[in-house]
Amino acid sequence: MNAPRRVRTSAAVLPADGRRQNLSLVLQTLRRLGPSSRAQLAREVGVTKVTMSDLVAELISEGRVRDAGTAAQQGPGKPATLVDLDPAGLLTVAVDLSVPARLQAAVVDITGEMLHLEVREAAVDTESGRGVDPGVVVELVRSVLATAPHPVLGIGIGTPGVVDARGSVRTAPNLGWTDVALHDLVSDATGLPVLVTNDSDAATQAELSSSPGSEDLVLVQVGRGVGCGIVSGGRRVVGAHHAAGEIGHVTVGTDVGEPCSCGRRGCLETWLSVPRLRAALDAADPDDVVTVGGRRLAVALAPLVAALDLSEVVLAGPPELLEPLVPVVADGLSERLLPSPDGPLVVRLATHPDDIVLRGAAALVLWDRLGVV
Amino acid sequence: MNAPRRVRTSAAVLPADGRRQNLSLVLQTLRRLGPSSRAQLAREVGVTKVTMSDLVAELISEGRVRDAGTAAQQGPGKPATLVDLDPAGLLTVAVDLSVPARLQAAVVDITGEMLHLEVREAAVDTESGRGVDPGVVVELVRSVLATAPHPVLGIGIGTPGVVDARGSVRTAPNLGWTDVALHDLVSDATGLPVLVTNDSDAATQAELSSSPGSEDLVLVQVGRGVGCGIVSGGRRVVGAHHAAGEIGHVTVGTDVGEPCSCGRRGCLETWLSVPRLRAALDAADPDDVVTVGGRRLAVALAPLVAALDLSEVVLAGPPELLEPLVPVVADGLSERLLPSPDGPLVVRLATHPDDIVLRGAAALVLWDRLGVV
DNA sequence: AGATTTAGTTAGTAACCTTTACTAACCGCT
DNA sequence: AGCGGTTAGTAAAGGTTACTAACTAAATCT
Repeated sequence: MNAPRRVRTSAAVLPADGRRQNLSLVLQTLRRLGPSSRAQLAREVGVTKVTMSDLVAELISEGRVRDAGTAAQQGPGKPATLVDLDPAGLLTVAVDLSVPARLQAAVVDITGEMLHLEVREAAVDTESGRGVDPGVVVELVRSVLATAPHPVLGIGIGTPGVVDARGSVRTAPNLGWTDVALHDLVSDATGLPVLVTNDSDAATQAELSSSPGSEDLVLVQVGRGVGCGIVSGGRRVVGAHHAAGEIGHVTVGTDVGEPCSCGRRGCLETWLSVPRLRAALDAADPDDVVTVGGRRLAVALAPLVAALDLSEVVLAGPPELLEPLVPVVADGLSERLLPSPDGPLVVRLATHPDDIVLRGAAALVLWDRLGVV
Repeated sequence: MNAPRRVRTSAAVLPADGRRQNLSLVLQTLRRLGPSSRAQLAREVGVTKVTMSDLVAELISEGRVRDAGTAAQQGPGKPATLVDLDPAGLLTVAVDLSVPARLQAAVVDITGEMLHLEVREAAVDTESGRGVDPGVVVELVRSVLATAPHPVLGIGIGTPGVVDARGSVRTAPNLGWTDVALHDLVSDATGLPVLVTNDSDAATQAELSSSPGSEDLVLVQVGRGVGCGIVSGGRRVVGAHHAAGEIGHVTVGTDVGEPCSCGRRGCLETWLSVPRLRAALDAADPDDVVTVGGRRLAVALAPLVAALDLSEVVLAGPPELLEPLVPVVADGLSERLLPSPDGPLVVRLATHPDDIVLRGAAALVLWDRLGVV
């Protein structure tokens, strides 16, 4: 993702690159199947038993995989000696900056378990005052890192705003940041690989990791504003300027709409946002706001779903606010799209919406460092 | 693409796979740089001179690359012996079914040169009568194939309608086809690799091949209806059901719109299509139709451009009809999107709109068989 | 008990790329 | 001329990777 990566569009493939890919495949397969024998892994990945023994031996020596006892007997033949992922060797630090007043970081293992979570509640004056001190993020990371029982693979950070290829935050109004070299700050402070991503993208990665069947989906994150992450063909879309998913300020509809903070009218965010939904919930009749917001979202998503032939639309955010939105968006989309012949479009809420950015940030590190999706 | 391909989501990478990838890289680099020395190729691809000599030798023995004389001297050192792509060993047959009344096929070489073009003008009664006989396509391919001066790599076919993973045309109303196993028909008749693709997708591949700088673009093909092809991160988007790009029947806008042949109202096709534009051109005041159609296209594209962070919108179709559309679409998009900080969105016509599907179908074969983009 | 089946290891081989060392061919300078 | 320096290309040897063939180990089936 960010810093230590090849810039070349295409590079020669050496046998060692193939080896790394195969090691990744073993880890992925173990995650999918759980404790497995070398022979089973060999069949699954498509190499011979000999090669698999060698691959597994390398992973064991690196501490990524460990012995997992003997399999219960079931049929003839020598009983299998199982191996499994070693959570101790697959730790990451994940950071969630998506709520500036409540910065979070955690040590996460390969199973998604949070070994240690820390929160910095900061009185951020987001409206007028100055923003969040990046030093707080560095301190938070250091503090969490100190609690890790084993070396970590890297640090994943999900932040609001646009993140460039070098891991700098171009603009993040909510944090009050402009051109903050977050990658370099954290990397220099820790000496570890650091991956900085947009928070919606991190959430998308989390969703992708937790439901590996879906390869074409959009995750819409509703918060202060609206952002989205897109997966097409199993890959996250990054975009020409690393700004994919920025749909909050797209004009939606052909009527005029209300004025937006960006200076134009009819942006998606003027119809749909957490503050707006929450205000409606307090008021007498929330249905109207939900219906209007949901339908506008459907209007914006329809061309996207059709053009990319997506199979899932996932909504992430406060579940109590988004839950009533689901049927509205589903209806709105089905009215605006030709029905798909191979199964209907699924509209649903995200699977663990509370720590979705944290889990996504952790998943990003695994994906970058080990190729594990 | 179609038939002879791995189904597995992920498979082990053998050293031989790396070799194939490297051979592809050599061909791609030759296409990018023109005649080159082995040493230059080695530096470019990132392997040693020794390996490059070996790779080139293999390509020469396969007839894909040929000796290209000696380089003009420029500086000290032994003058380079150049090698270049051998057009004779890189022939494909491309077929364009996008205009049912005018089926085309050609032998195309790596440079895009059409060595032999044949056309079947058929009086197709698209409205009521029965559709095009798939046998005509087979005969056309056979006829063109017979003129190829050397063995061809494969046959690429661009067809209207939705094409599934096995190369069958699910539905193509314009051709009067439902579930036509085009891949198998042509493959059985010729014994060659066959790639069947949607015509918009083929056109997109052509655009991608002719301007390799653009990695995030949408190509909108305006014909009888409207379709599009999307490239994200340098890859064509195929979609969950191989139906990406089908935007013709997305409802656009929040007003009602005119009834569409699909039974709903306000589809993009009701505002924008070649028949509609042509009729307007004949009438007194074409501006209105162009403006309305262009603006509607911008309404539909805006969420797509924002969400995917595209850098280019390319229009393909009759240039005289689409040329006035370009500024309308550009204006409509800039009104509806936040301006991109890294250079503006480019809206333009496709580079060779007449034989774009043919060139794309040829490019698809090269891409599939040799990995050459 | 012996055949069969499955897991895993050992030994040898083929493919791939690299490093090192070489020859060939050219320039520029004395 | 002749020599040093530079670049292109080839040859030989070595390391890595994954394969096949053949083995041992340990269970079930007959």
